Amino acid sequence: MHLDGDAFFASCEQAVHPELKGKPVITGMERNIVASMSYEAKATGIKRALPLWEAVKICPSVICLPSDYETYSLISKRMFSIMRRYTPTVEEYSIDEAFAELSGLRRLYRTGYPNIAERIRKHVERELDIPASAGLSLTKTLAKLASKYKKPHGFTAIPGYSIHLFLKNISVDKVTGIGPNTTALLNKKGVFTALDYVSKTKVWAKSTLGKIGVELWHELRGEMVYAINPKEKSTYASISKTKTFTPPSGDYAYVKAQLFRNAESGFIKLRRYHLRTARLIIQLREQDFKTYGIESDLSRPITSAIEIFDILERMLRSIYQASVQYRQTGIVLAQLEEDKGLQFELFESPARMIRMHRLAESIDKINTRHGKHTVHSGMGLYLGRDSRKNEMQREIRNTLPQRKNELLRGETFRQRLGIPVVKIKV
DNA sequence: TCTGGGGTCCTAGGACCC
DNA sequence: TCTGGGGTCCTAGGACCC
Repeated sequence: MHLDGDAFFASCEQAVHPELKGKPVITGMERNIVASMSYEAKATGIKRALPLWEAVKICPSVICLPSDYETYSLISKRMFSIMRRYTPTVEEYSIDEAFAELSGLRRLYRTGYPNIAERIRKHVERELDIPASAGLSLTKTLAKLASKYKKPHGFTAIPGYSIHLFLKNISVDKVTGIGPNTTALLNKKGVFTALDYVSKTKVWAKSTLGKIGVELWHELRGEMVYAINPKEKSTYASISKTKTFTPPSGDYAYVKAQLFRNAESGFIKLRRYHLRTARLIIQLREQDFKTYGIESDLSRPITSAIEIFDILERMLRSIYQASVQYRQTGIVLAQLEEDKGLQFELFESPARMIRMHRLAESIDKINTRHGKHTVHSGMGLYLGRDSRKNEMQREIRNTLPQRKNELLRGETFRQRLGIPVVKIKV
């Protein structure tokens, strides 16, 4: 079974604020782009990723809300826990989607699989007051297609004997795992519907789309390849933070400040998951969307941005070009591993390491209690010469009046930090 | 969908080893 | 020093997902 929250973010808002029910609601105000819209808003022609001002032009009475991820994930967790009351084998696929294994439950509930799935779906709707759609079939790929088939409040079952009838009306791009590029390739070869695809031979699927091609070929025919993975996701392979700034800037100090902010946010998340990183990748995006980066491996894994500000600066210098306008900076923390506390190395001062560690701990504590970025490094502040200067300096004054001068002494502080770079690749 | 942010997995080819 | 044969690990980049 696949369960999917309908217009999830907007529906959460309507559940938490019942006065919004029946009204056109969109979320995404903090980014000025429509992230999610209620069915009432969708009916007016508003689409995902539309700039907010256009949405308001289309529908002047639309209610715009900032995304409230904490509430959404709370409701998401409750959705998963309702499903777990029926079966322990529940996979949390994304914030608003989950798979559940129902095999073997007929005897327990004394009814057929479609009835069980409908019961779970309605239970979620009743208890959480959000609309949801469900799909039921022999494989994850088919169940996901099924839940998408009828929305909102939908339920679709695809029994084995009618798979081919269902696939006849499904174009290949609707299948999870087949994106725009693969769709174009398949279309060129005369494959337009999912039925066209499964009618090809397995050998054809393998030679045309490789491993995934064969897997999907089986899945679409009702032969299970992808098992439901009930393990909770608790770690990451990488953590990234990117931010686009408008207007684009060609001011080195400004771009640098943006990058350092990315770094600090990235490391905050890193510590929250008790991880450490041994590889940094920084990225720049030019005005024309050309994007590139540089990568460097660290001599030991780290957990704090203040340890690598000088490395970041060196990396940035090596790819930064004067007279280019940039629109985005980003950082990726990779080669993550579990943080097992302090590791002392030869040639490093243990006392300093302990101080750094405690500093990061204290900052995290303060930020948890008083809000994100209440305390952050002065390296993320812009001290350049254009119109943003005053704005940033005002920020310094307002946030930490007495500490201003100390904050600005980044240079000497930085020189004492830093760890050697093993290699740099361009 | 002219462009926001955060992720994962697969593959081809190079480097290196015995 | 060259050639044959077999294998692993790493990386860059593509493709996809929500």
